[in-house]
Amino acid sequence: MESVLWQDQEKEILLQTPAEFCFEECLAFLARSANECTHEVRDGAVYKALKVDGEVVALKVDFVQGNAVGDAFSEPDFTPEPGTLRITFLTPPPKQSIRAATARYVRDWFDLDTDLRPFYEMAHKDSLLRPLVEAHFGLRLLGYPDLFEAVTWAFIGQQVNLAFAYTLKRRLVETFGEQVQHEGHAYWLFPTPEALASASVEQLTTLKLIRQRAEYVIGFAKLMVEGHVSKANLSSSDLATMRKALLSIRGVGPWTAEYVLMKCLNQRAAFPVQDAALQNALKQGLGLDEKPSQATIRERATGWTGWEAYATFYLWRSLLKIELSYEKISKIV
DNA sequence: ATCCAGGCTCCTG
DNA sequence: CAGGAGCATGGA
Repeated sequence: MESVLWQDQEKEILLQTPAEFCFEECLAFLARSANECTHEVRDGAVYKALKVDGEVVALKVDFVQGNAVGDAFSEPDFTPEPGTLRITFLTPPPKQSIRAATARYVRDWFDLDTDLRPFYEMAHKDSLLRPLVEAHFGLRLLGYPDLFEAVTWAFIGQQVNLAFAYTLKRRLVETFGEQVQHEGHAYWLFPTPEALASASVEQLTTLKLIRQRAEYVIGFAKLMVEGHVSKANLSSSDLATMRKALLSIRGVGPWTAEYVLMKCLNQRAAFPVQDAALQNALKQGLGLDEKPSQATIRERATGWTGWEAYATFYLWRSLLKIELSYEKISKIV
């Protein structure tokens, strides 16, 4: 039986969420940096501007308890605890194709299409992951559906602390991005490849990107503008193929490739074992004196097969000092 | 002040 | 092919 998974009402789009979904957990992750400039968490919602198929839209995304999708007079035909993610257009409602693309973006952003039950079953038997999935049940792998943003953000984050990376991103966005105004709030769009393809290395080093990484950003922007690289032609059924294609891009090494695979290309088996934060989370979680080697990490992760990206994401979450202000319902399959 | 941060390329031996 | 220098800034 086909259930109604989304509903388009011009100004609003309603997306059915799976049972393994907690909007507050997702919001807490999205609110992890006060210096974030490409979305804003406020009053129990997240606000964001984005460009889909060349059209700029500004959105509010919040959560509605219960099943708001489908015919109000019929019984909900799916999960025991249905919920609905509500997209509200702040800008004038765009045409249907843009609305559909927006819905697609939000589904990817919140990773609504992954069934987390196998992950939770696995994690529940793992001494390291169990407390994390219990504490953050319903947290989804928040991604960057836009390839240019995902790759550029990874470049910016290479070998600098996250706080500084956010500062660099803000400078880049405020220099090369577009801004949308709505009711006294300003929403920034991440720069397009076109905007950065024509930038100079000097413009970016002025923002304190080091020369080498400025070249990576501009080079990748040009690859996209010239049509040599796109999310579509990078996507393939084979993880190894995608990995190889990413690694052929200048500036993309093992860490960046895995990062983009997990945050943009929906690869649940991507595993950035080179990642300093993952290593620190494991050091802390396992009570080690030193950061574990990559070999040690892979050994510890043998049970995570197919879910390495989610395990990594929950381990990253364990490092964030974010408290949720509500009573959490922790329920594991 | 010192260490290190959600690394990568390029050059040695 | 493994190992290491260089990049270069800022948070803690």
